Amino acid sequence: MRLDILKQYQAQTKCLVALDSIIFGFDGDELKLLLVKRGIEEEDHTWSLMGGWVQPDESLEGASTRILYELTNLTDIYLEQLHTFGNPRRDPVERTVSVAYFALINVEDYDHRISKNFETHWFSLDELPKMLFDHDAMVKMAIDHLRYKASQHPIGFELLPEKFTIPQLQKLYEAIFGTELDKRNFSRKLLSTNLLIKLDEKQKGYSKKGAFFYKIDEEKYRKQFNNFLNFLPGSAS
Amino acid sequence: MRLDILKQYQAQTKCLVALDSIIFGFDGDELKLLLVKRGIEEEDHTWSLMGGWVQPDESLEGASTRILYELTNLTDIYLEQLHTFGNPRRDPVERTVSVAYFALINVEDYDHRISKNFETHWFSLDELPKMLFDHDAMVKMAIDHLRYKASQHPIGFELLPEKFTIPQLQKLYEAIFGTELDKRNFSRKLLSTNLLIKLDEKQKGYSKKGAFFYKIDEEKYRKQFNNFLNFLPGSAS
DNA sequence: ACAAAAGTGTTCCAGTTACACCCATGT
DNA sequence: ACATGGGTGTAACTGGAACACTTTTGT
Repeated sequence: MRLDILKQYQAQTKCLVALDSIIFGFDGDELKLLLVKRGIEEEDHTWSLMGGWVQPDESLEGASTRILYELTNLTDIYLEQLHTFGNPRRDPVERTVSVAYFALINVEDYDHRISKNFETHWFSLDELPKMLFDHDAMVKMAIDHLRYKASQHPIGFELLPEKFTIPQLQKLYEAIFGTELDKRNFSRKLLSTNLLIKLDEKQKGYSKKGAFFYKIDEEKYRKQFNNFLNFLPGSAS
Repeated sequence: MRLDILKQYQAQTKCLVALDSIIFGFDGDELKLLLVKRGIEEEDHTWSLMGGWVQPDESLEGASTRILYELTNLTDIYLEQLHTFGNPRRDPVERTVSVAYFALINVEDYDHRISKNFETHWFSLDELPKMLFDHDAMVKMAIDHLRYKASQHPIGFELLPEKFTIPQLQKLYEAIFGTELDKRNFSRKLLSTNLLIKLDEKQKGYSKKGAFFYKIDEEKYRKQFNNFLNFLPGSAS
């Protein structure tokens, strides 16, 4: 290698590189955000996004799945890189560049297997606590991104259990967009994608009649994932 | 500050943080990408994206505008953070996390003020040379993003001179999407945005009749920037 | 006069919206 | 029997797609 190249590299100041995950869940009624209180931050009572350091021999994707696994014991989570935050003073301790990842998980899968290394809580989006550093900006960007993406792709499935009903799905979309949707138009639109497979089973307990469960046609969903546009149907009267 | 926090920070391995810009331009006919040969890389004849190191007290946005200014002497360039690339072996010299920025510039503005510190060349998208590191992946992602974004927002204006004609604009969109568009539908769609202001002046030389120049209504454009969906009209017969 | 590009209008179709009633079941 | 949420059909409208001729002017 040429010496001048090496010198040029060595002259640069290095930076801490961290990763934070904005984790969304849906409890059947409201959109929620999963925040943690890590041991080291307990004293100032600040909630924060789940995060960690990117390890020396680890890719960013690798770090994001590792960190989510450490928290939830879940693999196969929907994860997408959102944005990198690098303001020189965002972390008062020392300059840290943080790559934010956007995660959608199913609250039901999560609940039973919760890790005990962290104190965690699902917060409603309109009751978010004060958060560490610039985590509020990360969350804001993630919410915008979720809305944008959900209007284009049927990404909502990632937030639901394997079996779900059309009314559940509608509630989810209503929670994401903060609007009411017309159930006739909504179900027509959803069913017209041919991505839903109707099951024989009905949901019990929630309503008297009971709603049929559906599951997603995984194969079609993966195939068509990048072809959706303008997914969201119109609003209710 | 608590000692354990400080220790935890000090235990982490730091990383070089760089920034690369994917710079698009439009010459009236084809979409182009601006690549550079920097002094230090000359010997292996490899073209690369314009890039640089993020400085110790500089934000990512700051670094991106600085680096673009160093190359072009232009300010007020359309810049958007695209993605962060952090594969541990992407840079064989030493691990470097690179934040990629997406830039749209007007080739006319650029040409006269070109900096002489770099050997640069505008490449057509279908004649791209071998590039440094993972710059080809960055470019691929940027092209996808440009298409996606241009289908949703009238972002194309950023690539054109202040005064432009509707046929020029159409050629630009055709270049971005690699399709032909119907000029009747195209101009109707564009004019229906009410974002174009017709000027008295006509373009000379290119056609016998001459096409009217338009300029963009900056104020409306900024205001509506985040409200566009499904911008691209259908293709020609 | 003719060539070359600019400019413009209409019809058709598909997808979205708005809207109201019957169904199944648990109590 | 009645209350609660589940499930469906239709008419009107809007926006996109397809399509061809006239206009201007430099040569």
